[in-house]
Amino acid sequence: MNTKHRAREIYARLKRRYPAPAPALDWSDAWELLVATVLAAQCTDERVNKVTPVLFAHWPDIASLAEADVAEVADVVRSTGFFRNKAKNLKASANRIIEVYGGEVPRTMADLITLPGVARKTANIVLSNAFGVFEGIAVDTHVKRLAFRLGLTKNIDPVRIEKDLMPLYPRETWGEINHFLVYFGREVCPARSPRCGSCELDDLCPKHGVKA
DNA sequence: ATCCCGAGGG
DNA sequence: CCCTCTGGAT
Repeated sequence: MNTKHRAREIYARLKRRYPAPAPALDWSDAWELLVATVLAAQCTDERVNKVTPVLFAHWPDIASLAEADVAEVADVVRSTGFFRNKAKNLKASANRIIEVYGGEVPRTMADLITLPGVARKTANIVLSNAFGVFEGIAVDTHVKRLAFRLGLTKNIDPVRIEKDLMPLYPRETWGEINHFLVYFGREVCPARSPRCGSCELDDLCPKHGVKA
């Protein structure tokens, strides 16, 4: 079975497992999703969801965060880790959205990645989930790990993994690919001890890089 | 390649 | 103790 056929079969089985995947991060508009996704770097989404309500209670919109005291923002997002960088980047992003983009979160990859602290992964999440735009596939730690284990890529670099995955799937499914691999990664194929014995993808999986 | 960095699990 | 959590900038 070639890689493309395997890739499609993996999609089909995960689609069956996750008929309507619920979003992992809490958000109600593009800005909130952008903020939540930035905070999600090297942090569980569960913790992000505890922080964002406090953050948006203090600074409800882009304009207010653009005027915020960075130290106060840092204090609120402290528990998510990398808190100084995250606070500084979020304020600077809010500023740039006000100054350059008329107060609206931009809707293209090219514009989104000009925001400090926003690269392809975060941009892809915002584009696909908030705007229904699929310019690429968001490659995070879960997608990276599963794509490699499943033999859908031989690369480690997220940008190369994204280029390997894109031709395997129709564009309109690119958002689902991220959701499926993230959820399945958490539930069945975590970094430490993958549960290959009870995995419904086991017969499709070369188990690249999986320790015995 | 290295740094940023807290919190929870094993 | 070590590893991992929906990364990004230098």
